[in-house]
Amino acid sequence: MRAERYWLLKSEPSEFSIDDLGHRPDRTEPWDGVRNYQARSFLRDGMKVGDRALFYHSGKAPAVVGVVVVVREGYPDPSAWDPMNRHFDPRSTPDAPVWYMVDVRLEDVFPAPLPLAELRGIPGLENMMLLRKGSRLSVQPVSEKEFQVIVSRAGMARP
DNA sequence: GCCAACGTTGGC
DNA sequence: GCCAACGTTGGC
Repeated sequence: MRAERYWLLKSEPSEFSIDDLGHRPDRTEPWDGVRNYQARSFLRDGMKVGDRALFYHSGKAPAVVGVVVVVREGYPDPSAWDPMNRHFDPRSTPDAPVWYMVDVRLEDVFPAPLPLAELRGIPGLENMMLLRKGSRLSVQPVSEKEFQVIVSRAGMARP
C-alpha cells in the first residue's frame, strides 16, 4: 500500500462549506461537481482511501479551514447526468462516465481559518500550487511538507 | 467591480 | 492544428 498523499480541495462556501460537511451524516459527502479534466484525473486516479486533503474556502475570505480524509476512491459523478443539476454534462453517461468524485469525511476543523494572505508568508510554502499566480485548479496535490506546515500553523499538529 | 489567468469552443 | 473569442474562476 502506498504512502498517504495530500491534496487540497477548493469550495466556495456559499455552495458547500466545511460547516455543511460537518452536518452531513457521518460527516461524509461526495465531492461532486468538478468539471475540469486535470482535477478529474486527480479525483479518479490519484486520491486513495486514507489520503488527507486541506479544505479550502474560496471567495470573500479565502482560507484553509480544515482537513478531510478520503473514505471512498474515485467513482462516477452522477450529477453529470442529471439535467436538473447545474453541473449537468450530457457527454457523461452511466455507461461512459466522464466526471468522477470521491467521498470525503471531515476530520478536523481548524480553530481559526488560515487565510490565503497568511499562507503567502509562511516559510516552506514558496512552491505551493495554490499560491502560484493564476492557479485555479479546484483539486490540487499538496506535498507532505506543505501539508504539515499548514496543519501545524493552524495549531493542530498531531502525533 | 475589476481584471488576470485559464480552459473551452468553433471557425478556418 | 492554429488561434481568436468567449466564459469562468477567484483574488483583490
